[in-house]
Amino acid sequence: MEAKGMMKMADLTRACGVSDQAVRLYEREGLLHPVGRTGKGYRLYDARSVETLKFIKQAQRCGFKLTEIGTLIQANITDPEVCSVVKALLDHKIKEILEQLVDLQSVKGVLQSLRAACDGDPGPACPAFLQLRTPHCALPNPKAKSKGASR
Amino acid sequence: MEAKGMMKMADLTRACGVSDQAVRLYEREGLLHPVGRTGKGYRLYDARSVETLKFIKQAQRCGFKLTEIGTLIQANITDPEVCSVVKALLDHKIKEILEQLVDLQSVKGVLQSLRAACDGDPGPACPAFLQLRTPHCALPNPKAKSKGASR
DNA sequence: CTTGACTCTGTGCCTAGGTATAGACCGTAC
DNA sequence: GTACGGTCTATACCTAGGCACAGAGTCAAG
Repeated sequence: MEAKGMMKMADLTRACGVSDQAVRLYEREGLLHPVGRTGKGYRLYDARSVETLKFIKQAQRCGFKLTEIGTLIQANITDPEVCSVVKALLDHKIKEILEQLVDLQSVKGVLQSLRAACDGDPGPACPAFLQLRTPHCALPNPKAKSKGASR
Repeated sequence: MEAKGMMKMADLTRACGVSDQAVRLYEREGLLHPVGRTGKGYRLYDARSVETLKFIKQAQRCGFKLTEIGTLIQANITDPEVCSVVKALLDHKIKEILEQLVDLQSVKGVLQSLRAACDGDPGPACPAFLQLRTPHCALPNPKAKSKGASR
């Protein structure tokens, strides 16, 4: 340890359950800079680094992309009127999630009706497949790509 | 046209709104083989190709991956007892979608409460950011990756 | 015959968030 | 001093579903 409370890569990754390559990726993306370096070039972190890294993972689970998380972190550091930035980002993300929910609900309905048809009629050909083949169902057309939030 | 009802690449792509590169990708993935080739090597398609291609896009909108769509198409061709394969695939996909819905609902709740906190308290630091920073919210942990279905 | 549209194969690039590997250095325990 | 584990940089690879482009061949109209 260089100074009190300083930790090296392995301490950080063990504390947060993140690979060291991922940590260095976040650094390249501007999300998590080491507090300093040892004389030999080893990255040094502290307790705030742990918090920041946990925040990154938490925000990822909320569906934020790394660039968006970077915006959040930058905003927090520099701007006293952070809320407007965060608000806009939250509103945008909530809107995305609502759209995804609508899409998923409609897909769910389609698939469930197909599945029900599968059981209802032991005909010559699987009706589910045939129904899926003829696009009778109202589904969201290919539009803006929005990723799922769960991972 | 080589024979009656035969069409070339451009006819197919215009009929389905798909790029020719995508069509050739589907062919490499075993989803859509041309009916034949001209003497000079041009791919030839027919009306069933159009149906198959539309089926591929429809199934994609339902959240099926190309490999899964391949399974569906293969099953249809070869096996008289198609339903069991299709049923399993449908069940699996419905289960995935239900999980995604649960995840998205919980994320939505978290983000909305953060957004509400943003408006409630014009304090010194944005409370939403701070709350997101401390992972108080019960969110799905990083587990099996499942993609969103809308695109 | 030339021009422009169409098609072919093959290769590389893109997103997003990583993982894997190579080769070199560092640090500590035996 | 030597072996092992940690760390460094740099590069390549992975998924999934494509898009872009190069360079060559084809085809029909003017």
